[in-house]
Amino acid sequence: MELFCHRRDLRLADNVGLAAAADRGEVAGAFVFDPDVLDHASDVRVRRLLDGLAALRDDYRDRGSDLLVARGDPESILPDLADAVDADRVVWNRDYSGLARERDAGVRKALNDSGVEREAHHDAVLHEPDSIRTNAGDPYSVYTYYWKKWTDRETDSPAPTPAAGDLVDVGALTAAVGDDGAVADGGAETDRVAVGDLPSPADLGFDAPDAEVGPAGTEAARGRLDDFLDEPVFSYEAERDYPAREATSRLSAFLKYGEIGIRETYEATERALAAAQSEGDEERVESVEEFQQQLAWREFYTQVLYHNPEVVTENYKEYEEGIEWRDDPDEITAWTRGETGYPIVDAGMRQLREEAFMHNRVRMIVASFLTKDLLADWRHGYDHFREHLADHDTANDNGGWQWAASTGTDAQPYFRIFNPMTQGERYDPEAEYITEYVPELRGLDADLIHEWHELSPTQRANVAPEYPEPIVDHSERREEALAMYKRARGEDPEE
DNA sequence: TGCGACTTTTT
DNA sequence: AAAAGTCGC
Repeated sequence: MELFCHRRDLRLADNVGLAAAADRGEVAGAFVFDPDVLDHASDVRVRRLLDGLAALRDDYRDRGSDLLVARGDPESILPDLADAVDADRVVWNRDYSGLARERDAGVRKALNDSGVEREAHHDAVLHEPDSIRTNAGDPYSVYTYYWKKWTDRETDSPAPTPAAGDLVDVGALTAAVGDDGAVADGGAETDRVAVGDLPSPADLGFDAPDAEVGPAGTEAARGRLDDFLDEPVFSYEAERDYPAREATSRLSAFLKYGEIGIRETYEATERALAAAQSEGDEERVESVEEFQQQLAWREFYTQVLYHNPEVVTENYKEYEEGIEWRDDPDEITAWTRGETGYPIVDAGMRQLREEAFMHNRVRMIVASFLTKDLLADWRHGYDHFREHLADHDTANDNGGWQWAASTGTDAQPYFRIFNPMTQGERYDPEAEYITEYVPELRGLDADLIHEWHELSPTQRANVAPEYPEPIVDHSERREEALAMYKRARGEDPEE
């Protein structure tokens, strides 16, 4: 008997570690609520996690088994849990962030001390962080070269889904865990295990989020993938930047929680690619490749974080003199509330609060606005996204923020500053996205909305009295941002 | 080692 | 058209 520990892989299908364990004999699936991980969680992500776990548990139940739900420090609880269910090996899939690697090293040692075998698998990405390197043997810091190697490499097929007979029967799990849920033999007082019983957010010290977090679980993920690959993917390149068109995959949260496997996902895109190629339609082919590039970006940033765990808090690219952020607390608050007086920015920030999601193009716009119009440290934005995004992923969000702030690997140059009005006009010309999230502007002509910054205060008060005045002047702030970065580079801003 | 190339732009 | 700089071959 083996114990499989789910972490960011809340699925039975295409799960490399689980399949390996099932191939050897019976497996029991478990999830541990680690207090150290919960310390970094948020209302939104706890809700989303619990939804994913409920779906996973139901998938186990459909096969006559159940999910073991433990609470406590994995280092103390996993050896005891392995003992309680009589497992001789604990198996999991690798997680590549710094915190996760520290945790896993501790768990490895604890299991070793208890004489329990352990095994970690390569599952979360198609190509592991160490496996794609420059010809000189270094990790890549430029995406395009990374992509070339990533896309040329052979990929694994999806891992087989365990059959009902591979999973430990629910009756045996209940018998092993016992009535009180306390783990036997010297575990910490607070360590508890239940069979299929999930805690509520309140049990874990969290509130119900204000946002709707969206569907969870493998079935929902597969439905989403099928819908996307049925047609939208073939016009992805032309459509993806228009937030009102909802032309993106919306797979991010499913991938973050591992409710669908990357091999299964990629294989499905390969089928779409082959279909487009056989039609000989270049635009459709390029669109599928464009989407595959997004999967490669996910792995690019995974390997950036793996090789540079300090980027979570530090600039990847340090400026000689350091950046002196303006960090005005009132301006940052206006940004988080979606009250900047820049319609596309406010729409994005409000979508985030309402849906725990933001369209990718708009993420770039609000990130550029925070760093280069408000001159606020990207860490403020990263922290806010981490609290409110259901799909928050350390590697991707950190990579995105450092890209926007011109401090990252392959970041945009510091002088590349988005114009929030131009962006709104170009990517939401009819202001459909804007008015969906900014009710104060409903009923106005799109032209008027895109000219908001140019109207006089009197005009603004007349047409939309409830909507804020622009809190900054973009042209002025653009010059200030250029000067800020030049000083950080040790240059004279006057030149 | 010289050089082509570099996610998402702006004025 | 120009705003830099440097990565990777």
